[in-house]
Amino acid sequence: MSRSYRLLCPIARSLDRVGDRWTLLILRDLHAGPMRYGDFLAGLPGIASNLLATRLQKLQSDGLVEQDGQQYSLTELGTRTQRVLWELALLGGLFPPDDDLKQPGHLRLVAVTLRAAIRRVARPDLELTAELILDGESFTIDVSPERGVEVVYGAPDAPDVVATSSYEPMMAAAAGDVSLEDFRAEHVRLEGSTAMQQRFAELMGLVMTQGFADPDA
Amino acid sequence: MSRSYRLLCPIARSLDRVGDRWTLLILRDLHAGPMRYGDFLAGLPGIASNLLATRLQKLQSDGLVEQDGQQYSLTELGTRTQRVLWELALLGGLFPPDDDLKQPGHLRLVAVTLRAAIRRVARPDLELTAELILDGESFTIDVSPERGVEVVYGAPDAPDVVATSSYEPMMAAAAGDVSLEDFRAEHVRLEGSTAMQQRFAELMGLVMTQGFADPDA
DNA sequence: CGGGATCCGTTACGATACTG
DNA sequence: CAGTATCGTAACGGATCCCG
Repeated sequence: MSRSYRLLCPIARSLDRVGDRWTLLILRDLHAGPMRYGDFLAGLPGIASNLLATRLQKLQSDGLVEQDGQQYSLTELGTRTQRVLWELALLGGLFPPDDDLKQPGHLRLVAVTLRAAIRRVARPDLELTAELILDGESFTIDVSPERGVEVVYGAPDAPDVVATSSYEPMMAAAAGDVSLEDFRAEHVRLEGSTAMQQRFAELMGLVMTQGFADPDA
Repeated sequence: MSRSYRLLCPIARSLDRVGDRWTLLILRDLHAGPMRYGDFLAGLPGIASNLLATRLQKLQSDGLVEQDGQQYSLTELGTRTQRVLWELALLGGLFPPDDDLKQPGHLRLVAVTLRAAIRRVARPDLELTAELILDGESFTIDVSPERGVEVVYGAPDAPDVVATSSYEPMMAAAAGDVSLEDFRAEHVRLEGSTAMQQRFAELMGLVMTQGFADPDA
């Protein structure tokens, strides 16, 4: 496996670790939290079981991924792939989506990005549990003075607010291509008490205008 | 060619365009300026001629590359791959180089990065023509009030200064892992008049401390 | 049942020879 | 020098099977 380029070039060195087919998508999923073997198979439509095993092994031997029982997770080195994935995501937004898609879309990386962005802009006394549904996929946004900011893939038990939106318009708004007002009016639906809706809208307004340009914490 | 992932995920959409083997290295080379077919063959050791033709065709049909006679160059969309390549380069610096390399290394992307960095930090009245030799490969750094800042792959005719160094230590110094003094003392050799050496050292000092973190102009 | 390994048909890659 | 054609080899994709 893995035909190495064997070049000194640092880009080629990266590609020797993460350039194989499926590898970057495996890392994408791991950025949203630990995964099990079956989670990958379910989330990566079309990957062959033997390939997944091979990729996970190579990622481990390259020091990007570690295994604890049935849980696969990123090593510290593995988390350093985040910026590459982020830039790939921004680039991908420039291309039209395919005609017949296999899946409605897997946006797990959004969790990581959002977490970092919210940590940067959230007031320290903010308290809020929201469900964000992007293109049909739920994320939990949990902010409190005690627990800090957490964003994970999956729906919360009792959200104060439920926000339904879509990835592409959201990115367009974050990039400034669409005004925040237009985005909210046309691509966001909010449910919950007025106070909580306002709290959430204020937080996300900060995220969209200030915090969304850079994936780092 | 090109097994598409067919996922809505923007990362997968990127990989459908640039994820094939060799494609990102082809783009890397194009970021340093137009290339001809033979240039690619010479600069990408191991690529098969038919693969190169296939890749260039797909890059054109995806709107990333355009062809004018025998010259291949990036489209405006193609230039947007720069940040991905930059992050891959930073990531690649974290991995140890391979034992038996095919090539001393192709650092053409450095030209683009350096050009952007120097444009940001150079005083408007600076005038200087330098040859920078990194790991055996020459770059021309040309700065003047009339012509602006240009950095291209290849040696200049009559450099005021010749600087010899190496990519890895340079990146380490730019990242702050090594002090600028240590870097200069151990990994840089300068040739030229004292005044020009000083002018060059001052410019690169600014680049290393201020300008090297971000590839954008 | 979930985590993998094995098998095999198909596709892409790599090397080289070939044509304008 | 730019690009095409051919062909052996390696990787991928799908399914099945094994093992705890």
